[in-house]
Amino acid sequence: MSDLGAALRARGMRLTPQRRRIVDALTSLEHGTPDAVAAKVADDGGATLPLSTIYRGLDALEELGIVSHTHLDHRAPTYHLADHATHIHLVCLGCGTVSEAPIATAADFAGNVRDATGFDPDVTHMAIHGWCAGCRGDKQ
Amino acid sequence: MSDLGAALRARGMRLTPQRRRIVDALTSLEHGTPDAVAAKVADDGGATLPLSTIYRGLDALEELGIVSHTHLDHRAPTYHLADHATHIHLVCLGCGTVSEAPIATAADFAGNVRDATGFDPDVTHMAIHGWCAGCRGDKQ
DNA sequence: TTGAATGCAAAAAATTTGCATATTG
DNA sequence: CAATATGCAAATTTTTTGCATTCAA
Repeated sequence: MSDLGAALRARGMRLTPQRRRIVDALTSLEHGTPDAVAAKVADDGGATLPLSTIYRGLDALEELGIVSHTHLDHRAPTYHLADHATHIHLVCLGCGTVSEAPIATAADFAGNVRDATGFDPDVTHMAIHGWCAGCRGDKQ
Repeated sequence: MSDLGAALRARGMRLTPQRRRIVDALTSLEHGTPDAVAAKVADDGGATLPLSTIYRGLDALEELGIVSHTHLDHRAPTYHLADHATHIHLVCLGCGTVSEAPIATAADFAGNVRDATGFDPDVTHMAIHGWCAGCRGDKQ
């Protein structure tokens, strides 16, 4: 996929084997923290990449819009390919459980935001915090 | 507000002066990282609270649903009172700028999620990542 | 050739934990 | 009184940085 190379070059950046490996790892992982990406990259063979390269690579790819991230919990930025269509993550503030909802539920929301502000939201993989059915009851 | 005390007690927790100060700080700050809360608490007079107490206090209050948090960027959990009505945060992945949108834009979205999953999303203060008008152009 | 990216090691942040002591209920 | 919270210090965990070297374009 020289699409990747072209996108990078268009911004004065370069396509390195490390970045290619990061994208590959993300492709098979679908979701992952920088740490998980490093593990996957190592798994796929070849030399281990230092975390710093992972971080810098993910940043660069995110700047390009090829990669994006959400926070499922306090301590874990979760990265994914931007064009990988999936679900919305529902994170319960009570029990911490992460469930999912179809992106369709956010379709008109994205439109509303775009219309109202000109901001183009990435609702794919969006993380929403709230209360699951069980914990909602406990609150009372 | 002994509501706070009652809520805590109902869960076997206690209302301490430290927790009260944290809530007060959050009330006047509206938004803040644990660090900012600590600073505000100190500002309001009295002894400085160790960060660990802030963290534990915010956690306890969040468990109760009195406080909630979002991630505006990689490194900063931003806490706020759950019942403080405000806006949605739009965080640009390109330039990092944080803009806002009225909560109204998410009203039906919240309903959709609730209907589809039984999960009660806290859309107040929700952080959405995406691309601002300026950066969206750059991407091309 | 030349600036961008990597590797490594060291530094900074940010968050959590252990435990004795103080406090709330 | 008993159990929960605090304070402090130390330990973790996560992320960032400096710099010499390598490599893509």
